[in-house]
Amino acid sequence: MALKNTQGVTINTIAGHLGLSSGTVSYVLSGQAKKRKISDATALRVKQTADRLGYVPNQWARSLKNGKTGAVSLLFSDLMGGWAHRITQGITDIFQPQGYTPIISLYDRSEILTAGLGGIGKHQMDMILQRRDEGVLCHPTFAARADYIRLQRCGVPLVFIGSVFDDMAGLENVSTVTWDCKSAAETAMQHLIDIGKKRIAFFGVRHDLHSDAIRYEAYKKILNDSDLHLNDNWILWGPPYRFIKEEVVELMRPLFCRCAEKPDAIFAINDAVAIGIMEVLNSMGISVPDDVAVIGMGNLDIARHEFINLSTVREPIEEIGRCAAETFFDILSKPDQAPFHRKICCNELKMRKTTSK
Amino acid sequence: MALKNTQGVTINTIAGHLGLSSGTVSYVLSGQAKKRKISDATALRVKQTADRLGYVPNQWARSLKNGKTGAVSLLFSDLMGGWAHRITQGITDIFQPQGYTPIISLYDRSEILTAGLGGIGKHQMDMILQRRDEGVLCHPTFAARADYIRLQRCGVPLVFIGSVFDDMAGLENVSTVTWDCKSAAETAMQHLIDIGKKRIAFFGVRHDLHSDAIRYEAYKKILNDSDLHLNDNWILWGPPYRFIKEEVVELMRPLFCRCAEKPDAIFAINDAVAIGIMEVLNSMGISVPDDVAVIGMGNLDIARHEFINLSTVREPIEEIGRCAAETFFDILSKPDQAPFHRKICCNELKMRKTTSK
DNA sequence: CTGAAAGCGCTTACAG
DNA sequence: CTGAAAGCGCTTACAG
Repeated sequence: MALKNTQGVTINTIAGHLGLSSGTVSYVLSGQAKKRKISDATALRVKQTADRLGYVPNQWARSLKNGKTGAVSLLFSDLMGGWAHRITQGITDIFQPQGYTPIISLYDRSEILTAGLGGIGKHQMDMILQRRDEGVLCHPTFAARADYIRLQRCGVPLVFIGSVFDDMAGLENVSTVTWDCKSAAETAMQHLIDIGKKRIAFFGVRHDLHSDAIRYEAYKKILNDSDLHLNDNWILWGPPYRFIKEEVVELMRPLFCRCAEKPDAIFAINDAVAIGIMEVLNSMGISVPDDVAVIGMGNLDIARHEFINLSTVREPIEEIGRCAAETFFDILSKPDQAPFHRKICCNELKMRKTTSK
Repeated sequence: MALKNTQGVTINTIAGHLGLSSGTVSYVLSGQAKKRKISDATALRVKQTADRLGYVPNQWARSLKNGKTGAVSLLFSDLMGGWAHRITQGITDIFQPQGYTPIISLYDRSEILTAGLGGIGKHQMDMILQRRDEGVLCHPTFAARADYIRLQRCGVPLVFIGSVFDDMAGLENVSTVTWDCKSAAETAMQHLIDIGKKRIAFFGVRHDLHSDAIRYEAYKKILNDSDLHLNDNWILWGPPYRFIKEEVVELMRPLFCRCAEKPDAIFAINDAVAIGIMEVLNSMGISVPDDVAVIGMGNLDIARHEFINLSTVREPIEEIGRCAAETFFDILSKPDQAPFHRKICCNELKMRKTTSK
């Protein structure tokens, strides 16, 4: 039974109408008429009939012969905050002219927090394999580690976008495209110093991603370069993947208690954390930027919002998306040179209200 | 050439290994062993070999025979604000157990604002038809009108999610799942009245969507029911699909000029508009809620944010997503009863700071 | 209990 | 210039 959405018009329908063989029709419709020396008259008749009957090629029948589907999976944990959107735009810029289609999916929701070392993407991975997607571009999540390993073992080109695990054991063939955030983190820190801050706290969250460590190192380096004291009490690591206000209040309270030497600035590991912190500070009656300055990293859409107005450094999200797409094509065309590891530098400081005087 | 990601293992590979016919293997692997009275021993051998060789069925080869792909397109204008995310979650809840896969895509970016009556989805529509997606669930955008008509003409089941056009001419077969926002809008308005507001302004944006009119009617109705004066100067319609602050400042200025009778509350057509207005008010030095209360509609993720704290009514997004998925299945199973028009009621008021005393 | 065969819609060497 | 045919990986009546 033909699929309804083309009213059952196939290459054979057209051939039948015109008394031609299906091969001829196929050549014309796939733009090989010239190459095959098919007469212009025939080619024209084929095209007109195809148009008139509303013929649409069946991509899957095509891919069955070709051995390529033109589909590439994008896997995200969530679509919020604009990150996925902008990555997708970057990827689409590169994919569309090449005839490739990104297929966006989400990790299985229920298991995101509970799954231990593996399997939150089990269902998605099955679909990816069954669909014969030609590759997977994703923001890595530790809970899906086992799934990435499985994909890699199946020979599916894999590109990690935006970050990489601290521990990439078993994932040696994965290509990566990341924000070179070392100098960005240093820029953010330096900005705090430049505006005269001397007691800078660090607030991080451990995602088991390499960027956690890089940003923390940048924090220490700039303090050191500026001959500032590294106060262990000012280094806080909050719970990953969820920001429970009460917990964070407990973490922060000692920093701002009457007796303590209070920080005059906080360097947050990313914008989401920075904004969470600002909420907590607000509820503690501590004023930003008067009592304490706050800077984040990423320049999420929400950071620029007038009621947030968070100083930050820009993550080059579209550029990362574009580079990830190009990297995917490089894996296809130069498999012997894979994996590729690309870093995109950007330390564009966005000075906003949370670090103004 | 077999696709790399299954190392070329097909049903024939397995059959060859075991000296069976491919038919037998197919029956076992598609769970029809019992039905076909295939011996348990054979079935077991087939399954074990399939496992050992890492066999993964090729969905497209399957769908070529079946005439169904199990793929359904979700089309969004953007992935921001959490709306697409939550709709997708609702849809996935229903699709996953049925073996259906949502394929998320975005309308072509560049043309969103420029395209007139048609075609911003041209490329996506081509892909949808070529992929033989079994249906399309989308938030309607006026600029893609011509594309919807084309899909409908091709017989692709179409479900509009969240809203419908004022003018559905040519789209009579499209099913719709919307928020029954009439009583929600009335609830929002009534809340303003209940907290003692008497001079309520309306701020809308025309998307050519039916919900624009419904909310405006609710505004007028509640004013009328409360014997409040309808002041034409207090009814503002901003530019659609972009919120240019300077333009909105110009629109709002007369409302709050020295001489005018100033409104004491603003009913905004949705949360995004409400937040835009709050920014403008802020830059005009007008305080919310002290000078003027503001209420929105939708309960976007950002509305609940401590620094926004926008009063609003909740749009039942997940429920709408689930219902849209169910509606799609209803179209498949009861085509004679289509189109379906379903409304989901929710007037859960979220009282927050922008309407507090 | 299992096999041989046709066919889904397309592509592409191979003939003529 | 065009046709006949094999084959991509799978499913499923039809035989036996």
